Amino acid sequence: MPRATTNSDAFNAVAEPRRREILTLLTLREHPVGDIVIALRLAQPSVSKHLRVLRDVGLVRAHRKGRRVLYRTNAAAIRPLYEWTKTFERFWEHQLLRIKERAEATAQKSHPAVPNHKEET
Amino acid sequence: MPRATTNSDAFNAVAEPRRREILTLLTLREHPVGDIVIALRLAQPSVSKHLRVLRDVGLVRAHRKGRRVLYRTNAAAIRPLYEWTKTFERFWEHQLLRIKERAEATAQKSHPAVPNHKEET
DNA sequence: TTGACATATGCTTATATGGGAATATATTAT
DNA sequence: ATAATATATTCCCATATAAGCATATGTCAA
Repeated sequence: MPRATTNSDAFNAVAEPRRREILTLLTLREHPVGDIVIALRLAQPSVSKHLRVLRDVGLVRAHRKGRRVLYRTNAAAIRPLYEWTKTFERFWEHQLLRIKERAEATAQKSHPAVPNHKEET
Repeated sequence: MPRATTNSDAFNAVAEPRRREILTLLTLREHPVGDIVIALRLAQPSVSKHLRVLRDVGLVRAHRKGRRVLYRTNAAAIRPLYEWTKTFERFWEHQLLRIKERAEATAQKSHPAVPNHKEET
């Protein structure tokens, strides 16, 4: 079995760094394809293909305006990724807390506020 | 150019649903490979391969304990994904706000507290 | 209509994939 | 040493990719 297709869900779509850059660019305001070509220095067909993937999974919305097609990020589609990663938040915080505790314990040994006679350096 | 390898970064590694399930399973406490095989009903070589990818990008840590190899999730490695998605938080919140406003405006038209004479239904 | 501009699609190619089956490696027990 | 257990690796295959290039589609202007 090959990898899931890039347009199967948001997780697969954002795995590609260029697509993440495109999403960032299209967040503040909508842009035509040509803007992305210039900003990311990619070939126009490449940009259109990336946009196609992002569109398929709902990460961007598009509408024509004359000859141009304006794209904008649909932030709501990123939310599931956020929610999933947030599941782990308390665990990395717990890790950081332990690291901090160990650092303080080490500092305690080197410069004890109260002399430490039980440990030998 | 093919897709970036699954073990090139955390974004690519978590694009695979089974690997996300594994991460969830290994978060609360460490588990040997066999536990994952049973819990996810995957073949043992598949699990080992997924673990290899997760290990390559630092999403899990492993250590031997007798014949077993115990794996646990390294939550800190998920944080970059969280931070990136969080970048868009205010935008989906803004979207939700607008949706709410429109809903209230619609309710206002159907059941106006103050009679509305400017709009024709 | 013809031409210019903007975007999308189709084709090709090298490469990576995930699962299955077989096998290799590591550790413990006898 | 040999067997049993636990995990890792290798080989196979069908399939999807991203980029490059050519070409199709869509829109406006003269």
